[in-house]
Amino acid sequence: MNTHQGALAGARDVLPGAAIPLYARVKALILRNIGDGTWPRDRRLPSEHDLVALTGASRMTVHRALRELTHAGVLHRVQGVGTFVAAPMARSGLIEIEDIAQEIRRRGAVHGSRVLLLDRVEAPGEVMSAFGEPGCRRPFHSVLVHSEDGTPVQHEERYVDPELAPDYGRQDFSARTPFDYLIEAVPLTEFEHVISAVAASPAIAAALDLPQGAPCLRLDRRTWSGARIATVNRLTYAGERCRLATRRVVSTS
Amino acid sequence: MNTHQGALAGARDVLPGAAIPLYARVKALILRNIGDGTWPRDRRLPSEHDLVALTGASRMTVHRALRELTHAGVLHRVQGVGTFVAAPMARSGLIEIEDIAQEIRRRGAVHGSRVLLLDRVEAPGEVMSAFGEPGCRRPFHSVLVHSEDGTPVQHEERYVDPELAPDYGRQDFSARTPFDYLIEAVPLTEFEHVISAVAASPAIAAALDLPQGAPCLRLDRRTWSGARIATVNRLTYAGERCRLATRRVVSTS
DNA sequence: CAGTGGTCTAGACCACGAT
DNA sequence: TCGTGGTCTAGACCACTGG
Repeated sequence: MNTHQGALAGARDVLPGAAIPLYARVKALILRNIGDGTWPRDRRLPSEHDLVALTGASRMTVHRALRELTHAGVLHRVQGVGTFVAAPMARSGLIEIEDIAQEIRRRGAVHGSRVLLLDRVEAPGEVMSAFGEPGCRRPFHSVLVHSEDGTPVQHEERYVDPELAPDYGRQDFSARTPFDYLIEAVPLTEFEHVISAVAASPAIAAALDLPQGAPCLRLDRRTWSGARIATVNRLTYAGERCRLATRRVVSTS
Repeated sequence: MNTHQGALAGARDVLPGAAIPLYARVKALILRNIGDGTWPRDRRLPSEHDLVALTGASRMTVHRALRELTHAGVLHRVQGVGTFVAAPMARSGLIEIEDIAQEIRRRGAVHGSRVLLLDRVEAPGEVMSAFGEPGCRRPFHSVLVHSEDGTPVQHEERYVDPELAPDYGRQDFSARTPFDYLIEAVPLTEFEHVISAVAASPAIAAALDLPQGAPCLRLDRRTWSGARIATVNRLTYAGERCRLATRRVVSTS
């Protein structure tokens, strides 16, 4: 009884499902039951065995549907106990941050960057403590301003661990973003973001051609390579000229 | 030859792998080859068939490993062609946004909210166009201020489609966040976020007890329920008092 | 055409939790 | 002990891509 389509037919389900894979139709069935309130939060779902009987799909297929919905945060499974409807949207609201150069080019504008500084320094204590333990000695330090069609939009200050990216100091960052360089040169495994709003300091105001005190978006980022912190940086966006945006699908499929 | 562990043994691989599932070890093998540069960006991977021979795992297991890595953005697959190493960190940098009340409570502080307004209105054109087509007539309109330990931190203005959440106007939002209410009352499927920095308007400044012109974090959000926009809202955070943060693991596992 | 990935099954063994 | 989920296999059919 291989390759039979038309499963799920026994249930009250069946998407008009033309070429839609079976596991996707099983997911849809479950999502519908959750969406219309048939299975409220914390409700225990039928077991895999029951769903096999209910849908006509094999256990592997049912299991795949359940696994993917679990991964998406829709369900919650406990071995030996059962499958439950998870608290809705528990971990929702994700915002994507991409390389500023890519973002500007994607908008069809011209990206430019001006390197204000590139050296190795004894970093201030605040930065060193951000690096944590074991820390790093005399990190690279770069400061640049990114512009869109000639208008400055982002100020980028960055400290980089020289042991992880020993060639950082020899790059031409007017041609290639530090971000772009680093994601290729160092295997980044983890990162942290903090977004806040600040008033433009005199230095930032000058670099971005803003009045002092103008509202700016600040993004503090740290990236890890394994257990070690690769880079600590602070991006400052000219407030009204720049924004971070995303649109995301939550559940279906 | 069921239930044999010790697969992958033929390859140069084999994690010390005690109770680690096979598919996870196959993922680890692939990630390691990518991580150490053996398989650079755009490099074509061995086919599923080859990986079966290479690892000793069954095709289903190899396929699962490849599928999950593809889903995670590490690989890129084309039917009939092959599997390739994706551009690293292509869609990285996600920031999580959670309910403000939960966030405040998680910090161990006391959340309070003051409802400034709750009614139905003819919304301004700007809002109506945000609702798009077919749009909604006379949406609910709520304005509240959230406080942490008595200090106001967030101003929330929200428009809600009355057809999707007909009881919105009868809720007590001093007890329960609109966000919290909506994620239960309406099955939200998609959302959009835009973050920017703005200077506090007179109204915002008064509500948040800030000087006029103080930098604020603005988060414009729209949520969908299926094809229909459920809510349009604007959150304004008191600049220096509030931030959005996350830490995320990128690849492994 | 041969090779690739995409899906699906029937049955198996295991670890776990509740009874 | 029994039912739950977690993993794994061997083999199958399909759709797609390339030569």
